[in-house]
Formats: sequence, C-alpha cells, structure tokens
Amino acid sequence: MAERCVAHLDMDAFYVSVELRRRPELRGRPVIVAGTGPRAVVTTASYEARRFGVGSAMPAVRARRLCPQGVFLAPDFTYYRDASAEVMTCVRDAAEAVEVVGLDEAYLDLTGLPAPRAAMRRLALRIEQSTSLGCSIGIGPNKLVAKVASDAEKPRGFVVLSREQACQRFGASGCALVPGIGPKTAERLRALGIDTLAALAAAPNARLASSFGPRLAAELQQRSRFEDDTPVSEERKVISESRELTFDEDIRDLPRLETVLGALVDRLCAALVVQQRCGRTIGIKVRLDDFSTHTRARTLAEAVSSADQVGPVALELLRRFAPPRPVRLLGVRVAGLEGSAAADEQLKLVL
DNA sequence: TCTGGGGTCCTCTGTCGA
DNA sequence: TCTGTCGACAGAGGACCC
Repeated sequence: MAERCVAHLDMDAFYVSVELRRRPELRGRPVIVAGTGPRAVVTTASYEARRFGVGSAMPAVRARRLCPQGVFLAPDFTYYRDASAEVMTCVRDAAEAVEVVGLDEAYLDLTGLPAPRAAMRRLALRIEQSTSLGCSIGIGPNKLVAKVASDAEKPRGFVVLSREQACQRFGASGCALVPGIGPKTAERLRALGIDTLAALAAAPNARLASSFGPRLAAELQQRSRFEDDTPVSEERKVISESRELTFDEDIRDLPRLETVLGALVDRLCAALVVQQRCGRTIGIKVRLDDFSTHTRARTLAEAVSSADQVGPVALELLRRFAPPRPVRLLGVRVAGLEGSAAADEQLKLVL
C-alpha cells in the first residue's frame, strides 16, 4: 500500500481577504471583521491588525482599544459562503478525496498522486488567479501533520513535513499547538509540569492516565507524537442544528425570554423545513450572567421540524428551568436530525 | 478583558428493560 | 418474587473547533 500523503489547505485571513476583494482601497490597513453589538467578538483580523495584538475571538470592544485606527466591518456570511464555494471548486478539481472543514479549510488525500507537491503548488496558484485569495498549504503523512504544517508559516505558507520532522520542529512548542488540545487541557498539562509537546510525548502514560483517564491520555500522547490515522472523509453528516442569541443586556424577565425563544424557534424551523430535515430531540441552552451554561432537552417519539411542534417543547423546557439569574444567551436546538437523501445532496451543494 | 454563533464529540450519570 | 447486572439510551455539562 502506498504511503499516505495528505494536504491541508487553509485560506489566509479568509473573511478579511474576501472583504478586501470588494474593497481594495482598504489593502494594507488594519481591517477587522467583527459583530456590531456591545458583546460582539472579532471574527477575523488582517495581518496588519494582528500586529496591534488583535486576534480572533477577542471582544470587539478590546480590539477597538488596541487598534483605534482599525477599519471594523460587520460580517457578511452570504458573501463569504459564495467565495468559499469558488475556492472549493478549485480544491475538488485537485484531488479525488476532499474533506471540507468550515468555509476556509480543506483536507486533500494525495496518496498515490505522482507529484503531490507540484499539484498543491498549482492549486495555490489557481486559487490565487481565479479568486484573488491567498492560502497556506501543509503536506504530511496524515491530517495532523498537514494541519500543523499549514499553520506554521502563514500567510502564503507551503510546508512539507514527515511525522519525525514535525516532532522535531514543534517539540519545544506548547501542547496547545496541536488541534484537540485547547486552553483547558493545556493548563491541566502545565499543572502536571508538562509544558511542551516533547514533554507530553515522553511523559509516562500511567501518570497521564491517572489525570485524564486511559483513553484521553493515549489520545493526547498520540497527538503529541503527530500520530493520526483518521481518514480524509468526504461525508460530514449534520446531526443537529441550532440558533442562539447573546443579548446586548441580560434579560431577567421570563415573558421576554419566551418571546425571544419563539423567534429563535421560528428561524430554526424555517431552515429545517427548507432542508426537509426533522429531529427528535429538542433542546434549549441558557447562559446566565455568571457565564454558566445550562442545557435542557427532551426527546420525542417522532421527529419534528415545524415551529408548532418545536415551540411548545422549547417553551416548556425554559419554564421548567426557570432561570435563577439574569440571562445573557438563549438558544434552541434540534438534534437527532433525519432527512431524505435528496436533502443531503442539496445540503452538500449549499455547503 | 470579559468572553459570538454554530457546530461536534466525549464523559459522566441516571433510568429502564431484559 | 426479589435482586443484581448489563447494555442502550437520554440528559447534562464541558472542551474544542472554525
């Protein structure tokens, strides 16, 4: 069997770059795509804005303080989806197996391709020529190496690494460098005296297992060694869909919350009906003013999709929960989604 | 500093029927 | 009839990702 070869393609500052296509006069300036409300966060910042310390997921208020001269744009996801479709058309032409992740990333299985590097160079050029958007590419023996490699020299990066080279190059990096190890897990590892990927790889498994459990411990060590055998899979089944809203100001009044919930249910169900999907589990999500998040759910005997069916269940869950403190976020979710094959095909075209 | 929106996956716990 | 066990499933919370 041929040795696996996987590429990860990551668009550079995607939302900002797409905005700059239609507003070229902003090129070279610190551009920040962020929501508009008082609790909005930064979606993407241009590399110029990043020099001021602005980064993704940062509160927009803070970004404004750090970079008062920044150009703030409200996100336009319809436009970004269209741009993503243009990019992914090029990507799908370049390999047989492509796994699209979000709007701006994809894995390509290049196993068996005679000249994978040249093929990826051509792909980057084609994307640039046909969409005016730049990307970074990582190539490796698995998705994990490819992913970290694509991130290593952004923007316009092109990094090819074996697993051993990845271990050597990133061994001194913090554990959170690899996907799957987030801030919480990294903090727990630091508490054990494990600061780097090399230290994690060398840590006695029993010691990790006592803290994280045997499964997670094994998983963490595999990641630290850049071992990954997950396939590049084209199929991404949607299993739930939700709508949620963070309020500009916390709401403590139950009737007002019920009104908002009704509107969220309407939005969610309208989407489900268009997709010809329905689900059995109805859930609500409530985030209180102390940022604690609570969920309540009920599974019905039959899958439903209309607001007439979802609404009363969601309302009852909210009334039963009876938020004990002011609410900052309210959401509704339908899970256990079922849909016709036709609906799946349709969705593939949309995404 | 004060934390969006839309998802997936994992773990733990409780319940229920065989 | 009662009790213990086991697996499946549901519910809740949390971590993580883009």
